[in-house]
Amino acid sequence: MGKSIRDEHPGQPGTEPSVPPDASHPVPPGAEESSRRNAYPFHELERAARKLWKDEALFEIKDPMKAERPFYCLNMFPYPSGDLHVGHGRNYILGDVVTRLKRMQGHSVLTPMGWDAFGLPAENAAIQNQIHPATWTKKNIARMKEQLVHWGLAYDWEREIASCDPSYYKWTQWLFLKLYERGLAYRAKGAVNWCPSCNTVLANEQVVDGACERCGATVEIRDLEQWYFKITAYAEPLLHDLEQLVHWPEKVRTMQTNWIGRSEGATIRFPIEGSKDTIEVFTTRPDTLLGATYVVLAAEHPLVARLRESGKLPRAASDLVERLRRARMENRFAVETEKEGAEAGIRAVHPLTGATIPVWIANYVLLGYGTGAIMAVPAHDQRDFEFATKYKLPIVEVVRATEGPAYDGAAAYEGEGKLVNSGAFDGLSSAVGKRAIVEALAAKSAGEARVNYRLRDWLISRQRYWGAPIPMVTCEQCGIQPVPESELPVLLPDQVEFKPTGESPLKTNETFLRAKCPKCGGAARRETDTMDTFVDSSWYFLRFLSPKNDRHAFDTASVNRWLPVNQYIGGVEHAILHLLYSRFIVKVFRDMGFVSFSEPFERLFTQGMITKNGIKMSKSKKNTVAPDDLIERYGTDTVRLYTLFIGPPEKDAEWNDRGVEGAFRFLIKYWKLVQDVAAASGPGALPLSPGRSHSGAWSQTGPRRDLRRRVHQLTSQILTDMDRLHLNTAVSGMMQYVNALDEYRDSGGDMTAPEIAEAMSLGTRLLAPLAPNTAEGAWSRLGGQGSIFTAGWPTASKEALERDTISLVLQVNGKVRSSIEVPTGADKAAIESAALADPKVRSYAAGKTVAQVIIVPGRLVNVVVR
RNA sequence: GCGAGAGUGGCGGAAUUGGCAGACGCGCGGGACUUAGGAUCCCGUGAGGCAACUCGUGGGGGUUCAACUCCCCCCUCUCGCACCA
Repeated sequence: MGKSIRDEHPGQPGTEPSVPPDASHPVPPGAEESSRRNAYPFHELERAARKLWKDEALFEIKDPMKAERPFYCLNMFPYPSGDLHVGHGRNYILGDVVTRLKRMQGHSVLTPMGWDAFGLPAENAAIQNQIHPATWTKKNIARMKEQLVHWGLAYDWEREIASCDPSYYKWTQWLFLKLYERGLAYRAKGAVNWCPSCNTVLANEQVVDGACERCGATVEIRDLEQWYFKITAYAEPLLHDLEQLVHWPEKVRTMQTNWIGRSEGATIRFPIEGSKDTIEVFTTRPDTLLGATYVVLAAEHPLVARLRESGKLPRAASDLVERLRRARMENRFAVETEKEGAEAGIRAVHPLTGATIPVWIANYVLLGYGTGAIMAVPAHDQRDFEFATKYKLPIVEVVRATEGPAYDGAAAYEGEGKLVNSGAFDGLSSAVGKRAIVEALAAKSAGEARVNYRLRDWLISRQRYWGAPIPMVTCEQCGIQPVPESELPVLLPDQVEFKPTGESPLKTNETFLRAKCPKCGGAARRETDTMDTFVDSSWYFLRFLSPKNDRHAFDTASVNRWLPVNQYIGGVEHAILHLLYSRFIVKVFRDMGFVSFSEPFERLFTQGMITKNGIKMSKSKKNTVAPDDLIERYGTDTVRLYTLFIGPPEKDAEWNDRGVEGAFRFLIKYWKLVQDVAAASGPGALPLSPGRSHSGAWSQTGPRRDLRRRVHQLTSQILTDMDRLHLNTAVSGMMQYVNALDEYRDSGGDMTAPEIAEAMSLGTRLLAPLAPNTAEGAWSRLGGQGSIFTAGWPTASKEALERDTISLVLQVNGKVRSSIEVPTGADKAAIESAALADPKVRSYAAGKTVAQVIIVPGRLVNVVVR
């Protein structure tokens, strides 16, 4: 996965990663630095907290079948590119907040981490720097793990996996064999996307604007025999089940819907005059069939090749095909605004009228969609209209709008209406006409209703080394044969030549190549292509339940207990690729009886990226902010709080080094407060256990009462914010919390009051998911028992929120002029008279009549005067 | 071109079902403490105005007692799709 990370090497894949020297610190550490550090000893707190969590194994799941109230929180596992910056950190911090929140709410939380460790950058590093991909990858994993640990993130490292490990890719190969058994993995020859820079084929999903999504090179089209996964067999369930993913961002669901691209229509066959061949077309508008005045083939259509080979293709058409072929070799997706075509030299027979119509070859028909051929209805399709106009082809109106503009000869009318010029079908509505015409075609075996999808099968072969070998062999006698499960894994050999030749480096290792045919025992050659790394990541979330199991890819009972993943967190760049593939694989496994659920991810959260100087943070842009020195200077909780505070987690946000100071100041203030409270009450003297009540001792009036009300208001707000992952406002709530307590203290409030003890108990627990190290230290300093993460999640008290009087805003004609204090239970009449008695209101009402008094209970009074 | 989202102080951003616009933080201004301050604390900080007050959430209309929020038109930006038959 980690496309965002790979993205950092555009045009220069495989650059050896290095720690970017971040010179952006506004202030060098000085003397005041150490005094602040003494006031808030964050490093000490981090060490103590980390030790406690490890000793107590708070975030480890020992037995998945026994853990209670399972909650699976997963961050998309990263590609180990070598170094993390604060932009990556946002992703992991969000997951960590959810993990700790759910833990405090009483769940057993599974929070694993692993490495999407196969992929091109490692291999490119091998080519450029003579480092073996395995060495490079391991080094990067070590570095990134160190950073994640440094960040203090709560992962169950006992479950760590790496997709490049034979104990993992053995099961990726097993997955391939299962799909092969079921007829869902197949080998086929066809036009494929070829990246000349990465020297490999690409899936349709990996081609963005005609360029390789990884390196940006323009993609070429090549005719190759490759392995595919038949994802199209699952087009309908993949589309339909999107409806049940109500906790996914609407945007991602829309993108998947569009990618699958379902359209209803019909296939219609046009026989070729004087030949046994027919041209099959797909249309969503069979109602316009009587308006079809010609047929168009894509230049790459197989029939065109046949005509060409048999010498029947006219010269002009042959030239066009050749020109388009060359153009598309260079750039398939160059926008060809000008429609171009040539006659194919054959005529098609209209399946209903029997009339013969010309067949054209044109650049505006795509091989990759539908059947690669269309019936052209120029009166009702703008593209056909433009083409027919240019080449003076007949235009016949067959649908007339019942109201509004109809076909006027200036542009196509693409709406629906009543059929005209359509013989027996005249007068029918488009909807009825569609059915009638499809029935008429079916009666003649000339067509039928059909649902077409834009989705293509998933091309999984890669001509590269650093991936899971496809577990197949080719025997001279028996043909292509699967490697038996018992012989897995097909190990990736260490000794190969890393040269970007366009063929798999595995071809250079003779020992690897030689294999035995599993069927006849004779000599066979191994498949040398490896699998797309998206195959690795399409099932890793299942492996985390039993990462060390050497007999099964995953444990059915435990995955059924823990999945779907309750909260999945990652970048929106995976909206199609990874998320669609994973959904597909899970559905296949469900149909094979391996899992009992249909969707892998219940809730999906796509975090926004962090920008610096207005652009995405990335190594190639040299605008990354490394977390390490920030953590050294301010502590991990400061970096974490600022990252959360920067803005709504789902939106992009601009990093500001000065902003970190604000989070730091807040934690210093909070820590001072903790010290003051502990000093006032004596260490460990505070009654912090959640069940213990103070109700008898609450002050009913004055600053203590006000403080308690404020504390519970904020508690209530923060609880809601946390549940909704409005973490920026949750942090702001915590800041207000500390401000309120500081104000109380600075105005001479009694620091031994039970309201203070309660506030610290609630506030510290609320802070725990946001600033875990600091909150953990505070908890023990204040006398809390055990880890704060086992102390339970707070609730706000209704009784504490009650008040005797409430303040109402007073408006005159909708503008705020004053406010009044009224008893909580005051009726409307009392409020109205109080409002009208207000001197401000009276001055505005002087000389005018009060037309209306609007009272919004608990909020405001609006006096309307004229 | 189609689809989705967004537009609020100098900046990041707040604002249940329409109900005090600018919470919280950064920055900035002033003050205190200081040999010093880039630490800490206090006060101020949307614009205009001495003030009363007026204006103000991309622009223009509308609905409403009341609009950042709802409706119509337009502008700008971001993302996705893009000759999809």
